[in-house]
Amino acid sequence: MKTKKVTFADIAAYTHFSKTTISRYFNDPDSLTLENQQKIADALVALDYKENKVGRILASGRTEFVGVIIPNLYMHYYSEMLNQILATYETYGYKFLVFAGNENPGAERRYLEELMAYNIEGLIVLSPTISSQELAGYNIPVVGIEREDQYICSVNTDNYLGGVQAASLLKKSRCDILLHINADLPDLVPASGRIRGFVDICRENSLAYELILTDLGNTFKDNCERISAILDQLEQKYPHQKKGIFMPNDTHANILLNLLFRRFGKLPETYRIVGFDNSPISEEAVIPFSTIGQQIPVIAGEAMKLLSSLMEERKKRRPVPLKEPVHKVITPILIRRDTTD
Amino acid sequence: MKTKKVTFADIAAYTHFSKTTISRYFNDPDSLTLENQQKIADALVALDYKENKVGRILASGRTEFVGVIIPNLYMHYYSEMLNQILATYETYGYKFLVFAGNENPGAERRYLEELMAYNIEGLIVLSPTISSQELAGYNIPVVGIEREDQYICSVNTDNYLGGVQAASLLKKSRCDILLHINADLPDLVPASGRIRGFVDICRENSLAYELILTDLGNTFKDNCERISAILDQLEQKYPHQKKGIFMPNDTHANILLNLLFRRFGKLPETYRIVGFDNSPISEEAVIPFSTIGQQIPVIAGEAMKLLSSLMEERKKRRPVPLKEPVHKVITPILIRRDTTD
DNA sequence: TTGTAAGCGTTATCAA
DNA sequence: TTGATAACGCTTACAA
Repeated sequence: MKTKKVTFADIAAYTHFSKTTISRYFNDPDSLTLENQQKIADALVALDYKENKVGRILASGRTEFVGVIIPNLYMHYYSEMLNQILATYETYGYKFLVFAGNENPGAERRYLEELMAYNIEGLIVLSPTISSQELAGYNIPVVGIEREDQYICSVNTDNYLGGVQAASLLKKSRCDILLHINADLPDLVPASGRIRGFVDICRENSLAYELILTDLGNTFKDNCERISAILDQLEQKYPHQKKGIFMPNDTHANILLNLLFRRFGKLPETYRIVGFDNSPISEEAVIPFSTIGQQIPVIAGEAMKLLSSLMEERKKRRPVPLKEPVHKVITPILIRRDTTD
Repeated sequence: MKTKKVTFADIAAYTHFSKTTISRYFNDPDSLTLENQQKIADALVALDYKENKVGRILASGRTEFVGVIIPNLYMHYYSEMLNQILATYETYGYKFLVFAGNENPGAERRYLEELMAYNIEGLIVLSPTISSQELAGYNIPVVGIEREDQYICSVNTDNYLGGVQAASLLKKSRCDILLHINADLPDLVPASGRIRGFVDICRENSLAYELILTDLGNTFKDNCERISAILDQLEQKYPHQKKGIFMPNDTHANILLNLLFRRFGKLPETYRIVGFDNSPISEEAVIPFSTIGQQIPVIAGEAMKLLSSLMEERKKRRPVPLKEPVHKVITPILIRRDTTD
């Protein structure tokens, strides 16, 4: 139980080499003779050596830690993104210190300080809480995902194209009126591009459209009530017209679909629906619905690729900092299912 | 950019104290005079000191790291559990190194080794992949959640009671035949208790019942096909009887419910459904369905409470190891919604 | 109440 | 190809 750990010193004593040579065995084995490599390898087994990275960190300054700050794990989009980020361990070897902010800026800031105390080498931020300006001030590589990103590098879905795809699909479904429900997003938030893409297509094609930019609330219950109210309005305003509705995400698209099923027992001919994200719910809903798919594995992979290159650059003797933040854009994928023609 | 970091030595030089005194300022401030505390506090601000925990870890051996090994983040149950585990940071201060195994025992084992190299103080395991015997061999505090737990401490839902609650609810709904669909779980897996609870209630009350113990597959598509096939069987075997079906989890209950809605446009009078977990999907389904709720925040909290006590014990000069692993059991909550009477 | 000095387990820098 | 020695930033006896 209280067996003190085997260290380089023990191995050195056992093999009659110096600690330096043992260190070299791990970091630059080719600088030892094959014979000596074997001797040390045998000693490791004989002594049951377990590496201790803390000493290494202290001496080298490299933690191989990356901090992740995520708003919550309740929404499928975030948990799947985290899943894919964690999976890059196999490729890059970085370990992730994860924190879910749950909309508490104070807690996020506190956790950031703590992460810095552990000498994390980089940071991935999905949470919108802390401004990119503040994040840039920490002076470590930062990559944002689908959040305000003026002063930091980022990877985002091509939201404008997503809006274009959604409007085009509803146009093909020969809807009489196109609607887009969303929060009234500031231009700096990448997701606001969806609204612009949607509107541009409607205008270019002289399609009748309406934007319903309103807060749908933060709880499932709120969402249901607001969407139900909107549905009542639509029924009144466009009673017999075929309504093509582009929802802000799959969670809300699902709610709309359920409300329609409860009222009509099916998706009426006068409604067509497109969601956003391609979350599992889009496939698992009462009928699978059409959606604009975010390529989450690609986004996560690109984010780590970008972050990793920033971190590598920083380790060089004469690092060249970026002049401008890099913003990568990932193409969304149109997914046609049973709620469009 | 390349400003080297401020250390205790710098503060000591600045304040004309020793490094020890600076250390004490952080770890036992009351042993300094108020005046000197103030002097040091001022110096910290003046020099813009940022703490470095790596040195502390090396010197004290305490990392405040806890490893978390989770099967995936795809299933709501796991992502919500992780969410709640991460939230305990506010209470206990432990940082979490998270790894999603995604059913790869090799990767899980590799990651475990790496975690050990960082001197994690404890481990929370949700993944079933590695046996509790092997986990116990790592000689650090381990808490399992809803997995085989013969040789390790654990926190589990009272699965037996869950089975009892489900069967009782279906009985109250005056079903003619009670069915439970589940995988053919070994007795060592806590979830197998649901089957026993369900059967015991059926027998005690002389209710007609059937167990359908079969693998439902690992993908959504597989799940749908298998459940659809089972539904066909039931329609044939019990055509006009009222069927009360206890599903193994909410994901599968949702699939069943959707299949019924697609066939009948509503939940027919001949079907009653109970899920398990109280995942968001149980509320967000086409109609909210009844389920046996796992108290995820309680489970996560108890797991960290237990783990934290084990870790504290271990830091004592003469730690007393447990004779037997502790197994905590958390009561499930019956949640009645629209798929039972 | 404060200080001295010896670690903690590696890596880095020279020198041989 | 190998070794001696000094870091890295903090904690912890033990002394004063």
